[in-house]
Amino acid sequence: MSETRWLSDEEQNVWRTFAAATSMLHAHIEAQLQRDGGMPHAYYEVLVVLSEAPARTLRMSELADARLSSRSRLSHAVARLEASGWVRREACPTDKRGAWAVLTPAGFAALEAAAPSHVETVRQCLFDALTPEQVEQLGEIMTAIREQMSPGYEAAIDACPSTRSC
Amino acid sequence: MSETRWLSDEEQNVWRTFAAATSMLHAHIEAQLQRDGGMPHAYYEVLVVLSEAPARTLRMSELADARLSSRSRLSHAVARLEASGWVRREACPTDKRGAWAVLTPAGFAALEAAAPSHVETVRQCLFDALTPEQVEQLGEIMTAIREQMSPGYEAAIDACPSTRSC
DNA sequence: AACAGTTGGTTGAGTCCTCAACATAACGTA
DNA sequence: TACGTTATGTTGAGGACTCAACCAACTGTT
Repeated sequence: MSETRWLSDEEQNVWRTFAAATSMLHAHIEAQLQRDGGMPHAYYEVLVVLSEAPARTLRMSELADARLSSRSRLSHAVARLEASGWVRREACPTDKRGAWAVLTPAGFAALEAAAPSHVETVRQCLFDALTPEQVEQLGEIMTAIREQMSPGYEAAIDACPSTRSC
Repeated sequence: MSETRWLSDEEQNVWRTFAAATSMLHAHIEAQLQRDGGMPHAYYEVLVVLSEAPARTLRMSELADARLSSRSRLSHAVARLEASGWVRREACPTDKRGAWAVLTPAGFAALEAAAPSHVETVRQCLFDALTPEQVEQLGEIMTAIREQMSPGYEAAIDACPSTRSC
C-alpha cells in the first residue's frame, strides 16, 4: 500500500458537503415517498423500470442489473411488491430457472398516484436550488462519477435488449 | 394541490444520473468501510465527529444534531459502538437526563486504522473522476442543495458551542 | 411548591438491506 | 450421456434504520 493521498482542506470540505447534502436529500425523498406513496424509493424505482419495459414485464435479473444491483435485494423487493398486489411473478417458458416480474394494473395505478408528489419533491429539493447552468454542470459531474463507478454503464443500458424488444 | 411541475427530459436525465451515481457511490463506500474498517459509514462519521470534539466528547443530542438527525438512530449507534469498545457513555453531572459520548483510545485507533483506505476510496470514486473546476462546481452545487434542505445549516454548525468550547 | 409543557434519551417492533448458503436449471466438454 | 461449471433466483439470519411510545428530568408559570 503506497502513501495515502489525504484530502486537502478544500476537498474535505466538498466531500463533507456532498455527503451531508445527498444524505439529507435521500432521507427527505425516502420519507416523502414512504408517507405519500406507501413505498420506499427503491421500490418506486422498480415500478418505474417495469412501467417502461415492453409489456411492463422484465426478467428478474434484468430488473436487478438495470437499477438495483443485488439479486437478493430484488427478490425480497418483488416478494413485498407481490404481497402488495403491485407486481406479479410469472414463470419463464424458455428458461425454467427464470422468472418474469410483471407490473399489475394496481401497481401501475400506485405508481401514477405516487408520481406527482414525488416529482414535486425532487424539483423542490434539487432543481429549485440550482441555476440552469448548475443543472448542466451537475449532469456532467454525475455522469463522470457514474462512469468511474461502473465503466460502460451508459452503453450497457442502451444496448440492453430488454429495453428495446422482448 | 396545483398542477404538477413535471421534469423535462433533460431534468429527468440529470436526476436519474444523479440517483444512480450517488447510490453507487454510497454503496461502494459503505461496502469498503464495512469490509476494511468493520463499521458502516454512519458509524465512521460518528467517530470522526467525536474525534474532532474537545476532549473527544459530545452530548448525545449534539452528536445527533451535528451529523445524524434522528436521536433514536444515534442511540442505537452508540449502543453498538459501546459494545465494540469504541465509545463510552458518561453521565452528565449538570443535567441528569443527559449523557456524554466519549471516544475511547480503542475507538480512536479504529478510526485511524480505517481512515487511509476510506480516504483513498473517496478520492478514487469522486475526485479522480472530476476536473478541479468540476470539484469547485460540485462544492457550490452541494452547498446550495444542503441550504435548500436545511436552511441555516452552515450557520448552525459554526455557532454550535460544542465545537468551540466545552 | 405544584403542575403543565418541553427536552434528552432509550426502547421495541417492524422494515429493508446485506451476506452467505442453497436449489435448480442451463451450458460445455469429454 | 455424464460431469463439472456457470447462471438464475430464493431463503434466512443478522444488522441498521424508522417510527411511535415511553420514562426521566428540566423549565416556566402560578
